[in-house]
Amino acid sequence: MPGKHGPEDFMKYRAATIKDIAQALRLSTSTVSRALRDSHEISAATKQLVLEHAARLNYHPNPIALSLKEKKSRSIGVIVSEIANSFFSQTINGIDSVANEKGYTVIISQSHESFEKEVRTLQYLASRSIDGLLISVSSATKDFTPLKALHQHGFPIVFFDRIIEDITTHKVMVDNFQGACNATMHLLQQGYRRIACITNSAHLSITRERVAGYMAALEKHGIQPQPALIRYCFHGGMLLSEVTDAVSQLLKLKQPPDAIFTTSDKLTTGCMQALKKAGVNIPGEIALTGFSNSDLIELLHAPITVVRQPAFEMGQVATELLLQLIESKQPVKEFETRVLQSELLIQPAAKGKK
Amino acid sequence: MPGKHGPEDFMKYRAATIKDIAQALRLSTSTVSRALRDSHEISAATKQLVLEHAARLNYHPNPIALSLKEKKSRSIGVIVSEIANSFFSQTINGIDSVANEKGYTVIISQSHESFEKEVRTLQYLASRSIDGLLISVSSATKDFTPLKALHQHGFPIVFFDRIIEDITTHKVMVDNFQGACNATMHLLQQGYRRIACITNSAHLSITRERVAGYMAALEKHGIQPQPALIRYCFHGGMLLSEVTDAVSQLLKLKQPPDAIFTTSDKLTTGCMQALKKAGVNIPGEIALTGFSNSDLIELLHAPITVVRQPAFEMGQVATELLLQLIESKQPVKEFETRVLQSELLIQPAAKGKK
DNA sequence: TTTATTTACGCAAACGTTCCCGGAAAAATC
DNA sequence: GATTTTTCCGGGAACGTTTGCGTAAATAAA
Repeated sequence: MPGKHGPEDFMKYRAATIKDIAQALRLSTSTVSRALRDSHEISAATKQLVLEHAARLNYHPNPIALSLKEKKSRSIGVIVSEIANSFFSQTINGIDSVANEKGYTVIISQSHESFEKEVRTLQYLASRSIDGLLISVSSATKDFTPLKALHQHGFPIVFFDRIIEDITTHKVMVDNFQGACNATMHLLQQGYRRIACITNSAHLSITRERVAGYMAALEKHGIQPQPALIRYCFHGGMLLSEVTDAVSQLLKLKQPPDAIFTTSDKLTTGCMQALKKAGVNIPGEIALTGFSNSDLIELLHAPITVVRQPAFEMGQVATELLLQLIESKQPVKEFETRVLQSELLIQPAAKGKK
Repeated sequence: MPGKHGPEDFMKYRAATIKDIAQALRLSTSTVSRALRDSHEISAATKQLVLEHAARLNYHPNPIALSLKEKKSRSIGVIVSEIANSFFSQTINGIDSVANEKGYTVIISQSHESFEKEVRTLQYLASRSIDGLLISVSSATKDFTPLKALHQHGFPIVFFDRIIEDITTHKVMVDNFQGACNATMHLLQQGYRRIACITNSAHLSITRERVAGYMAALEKHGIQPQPALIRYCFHGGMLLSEVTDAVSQLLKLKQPPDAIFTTSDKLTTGCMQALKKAGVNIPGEIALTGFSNSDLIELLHAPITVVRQPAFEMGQVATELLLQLIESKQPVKEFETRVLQSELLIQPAAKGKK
């Protein structure tokens, strides 16, 4: 508590260090350090002394000094499009749960579906010396060079949800094809035939896979997918206008759809806003089904069937893989792609066409 | 890129340091350091050389080494109950915006409305040598000693949303009394008379202030507040059962309420879930109004009037105050309590009683 | 030309740790 | 009692920076 040089008595609190203990006990810092780490080459008596004094001083090792020495910060970075998104906030909870348990700090950043923001965040995180990165790429990202550069330097990266196929590392996602297929099937089984699809930017892995699932379902019912019924939102619904436009385009069609399948959380709610604004009744005039992890779904004015992802688990798995990558002594050569199963949450209210 | 000791050719990428530049250019580290910082005591020629080589090596100063030297990490901690809450995720965006601009990293932690988790997180963050803390205390927190201890050590803390009056430091919140009063008034003006209140734990500042506002509104209309109509949720609605219980208690009353006022985001949606589960029509049988920052409000099956807080702005203001505290050379003696205004978002659909 | 000043750089300490090495005293062996 | 071994501890370098101080050479003033 007392400091040597207090010109003004304004002393920012200085935490106790090993030196303080050493001086007080007339020992060397090496001895104290070893005593604290319970080394065998320190006598029981000395250890006792050191431990007691450390407790009295409320000593805690300085993690920054440790990081400098060990060349690792015990922190990992996470980049998602936005935390306000239920899917991502649940994923983050999963990430948190395993990271904290292993003593890692997680630093969360948002790309807001912007490539520039993602790159800036990437550089920032890298410069903050994090030990590894968990990322779900932004909808606007079509240039992967910044990520590739990082990866080629041997920096540990694990992708989740939105994958980059080109980069060989661990990846975690759901069976997007199956999930989309199931959702579309569900609409088909209810009698809907002109099913539109509002989806993310075409560069995204989830877009490709989910659209493929959607098309496969249609074909299985002998329906030819129509390009005019598929609308891509480059900013992933980050701009509501994007979705509103997509919806009004669909409504303007000579043959408007009788159902819409949306491929992500933001798009699902965005689409619902757009339909409401357009005065279209759900599911009376147009049915709606899509990916969503919102827990407010059952409270919506039109309870819709949704594809729910095991977000928490996805976060856990991704983090386990990342830590495994970080802590590995050998260079990791074998990479896994974990595919989890999504779940179709059927809303009983929406059980028949018209 | 080449390392001295590569037993296996497995080299974790080693970032370039000042030493590397110094050796390559046959200069001392001090000269390089000064050149990079554009010191006046380095010749233009040398600077040029150093800058060029630094760029070639893609040199970036090691923030950990900096932190160790400067005794500050340029990172701040944030503790909220949960990021999945719209209010908090919006606040975090505000925090992010000013922190990033000033070159600070923000480390987000969730208390999940648990005191134990909050204390653990607190200790963890403090041990991670963050420069300051932004906190909205958990609903379960009635013992403030851990926070007080930290504060008395001179650790910079700014409270937002959920304040602790006892601790004198900067605070940012909305006019909770006014917000609650307005919301209750709104219900009264629509003709509701038996208005219940479902609120957070009684230890919370927002609980006291919002309940006071609620009661003031009632009294202004000559209605005597009834204790039986006020239900406290210790876990802030974190457990849905808490809210469900509160609602069913209210419904069981000889004279059940004709409206409910909820004092937070989680409680508002939780109450809606409970009412739906109980088969109670909103606003037909019971009207609902409460605090909420969810952007899905207008999509709910019963569009309800809500009190909306300027969450983003609150995050910004709190962060500005914290950084000001952190970067101040003099001990700060004068503390501010910024009170922002909330907004009553009236849903046209819910315009009359029954 | 001599002295005073400036310019431009290097040395070394410091931040808080850990850990290799070396060595004195104590204990064990002969 | 002399030697070897063990036990226990201190010195000092290293991690990557910044910075106070010292100083040679170059320039300016005398």
